[in-house]
Amino acid sequence: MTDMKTTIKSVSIDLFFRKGYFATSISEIAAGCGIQKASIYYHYPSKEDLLFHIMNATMTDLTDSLRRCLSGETDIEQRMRTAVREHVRFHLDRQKENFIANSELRGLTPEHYQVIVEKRDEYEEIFQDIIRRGTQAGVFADGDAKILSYAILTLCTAGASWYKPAGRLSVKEISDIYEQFIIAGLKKGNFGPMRGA
Amino acid sequence: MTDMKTTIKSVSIDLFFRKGYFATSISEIAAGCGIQKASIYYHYPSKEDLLFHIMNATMTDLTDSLRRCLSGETDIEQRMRTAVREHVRFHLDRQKENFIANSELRGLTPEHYQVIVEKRDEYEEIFQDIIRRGTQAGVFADGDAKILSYAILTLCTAGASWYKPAGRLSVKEISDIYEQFIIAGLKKGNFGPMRGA
DNA sequence: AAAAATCTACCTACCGGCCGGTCGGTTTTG
DNA sequence: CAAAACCGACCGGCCGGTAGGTAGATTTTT
Repeated sequence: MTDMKTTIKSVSIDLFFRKGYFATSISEIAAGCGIQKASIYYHYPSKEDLLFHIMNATMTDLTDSLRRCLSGETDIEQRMRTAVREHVRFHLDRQKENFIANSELRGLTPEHYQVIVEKRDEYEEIFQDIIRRGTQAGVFADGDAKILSYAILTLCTAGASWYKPAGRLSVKEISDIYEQFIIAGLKKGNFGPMRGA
Repeated sequence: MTDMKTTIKSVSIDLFFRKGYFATSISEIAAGCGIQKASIYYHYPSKEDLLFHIMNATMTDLTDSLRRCLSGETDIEQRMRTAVREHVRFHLDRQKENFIANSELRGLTPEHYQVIVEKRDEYEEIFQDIIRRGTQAGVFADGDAKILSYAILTLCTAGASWYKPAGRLSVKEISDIYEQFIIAGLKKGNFGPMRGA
């Protein structure tokens, strides 16, 4: 738990989150760990690799925990409610890593970039599947599943990124607001111009 | 229109958008303009100042054009519909600059940072005002105006940032989807757990 | 069990290269 | 000819990364 490789990772997460990947130097990470710059390279082959490890672990855990939460749930609307709540929970729980995963894609090599984007697509596909099934079942109004999934995810992700534990709203309250907003936006028989017209 | 100061700005917008502010060097900007690095400093005192000029102009234009669109409109629901449409339109119209303004705040000096954040707050306040008035008038359901405004803006901004002119959806279609989604999410008498409970 | 070999985890010192920015001079324009 | 616009050469500094070494624990050999 307190081994140096883990320390380097968590110090990096903190610095990448606060200053950004490009604005953070290896020396700073080393100083934060109480070791010399060169020692970083004993644990990680490069700065970019360190970034990739952070992002990859986050994406894997994200998809895994959503899958776990959804298994067994068959009702479409409940699946969406659960997915939204879990997405918010995970993003609040691991705020820094998720922020990095969403904003530092440009720091990756083309190969690593592809790996992360594929994982992201796989995750988004879970939401698109719920939307499509909901539309087919007549629970949700007609609408482009891709656009709607992006909308939902962006909404929740952003919400989690400006959340401050000391703020006036609890995790539960934030989750509820989004859940209500999203279900209302998706459901059939609502207001406004028809979707998909 | 084709003076060098303008060229530098538009080349910078393109590079900051594609590679990010920190990953873009002054030499690259100069090369893109067909001049030498030193000549950049004849037009702009520093790299950071260049970034600030881009962001500041964008924020000013953004607020101005929204104010212009809303003037004269008194109906609450129509004000929100107009605001959403105009926000999307502006962000699609000036995609790159808006992306920069939303993602490169860390590149600014504390003084410039404050200026931009104040302008952003001023813009958000316009949306919060519509939400509050709508709630008072009984048109919108109860809900935290700040959280809801962030949600609305993030949604539309993100939508505009992955829009590609060659894609399958037109600007009008995207605008309509968001308008419908947002109005449905805000309106009274909808589904799900009560907001503000 | 002593000696030899190996491995872990870190160190100091250094490298080439690019960065933002400056300086003093030169060309272009009105 | 003066002001505006631009250029080539240069600067100190920091960057990511490497080379080579070492103290101490562990493992292997005799």
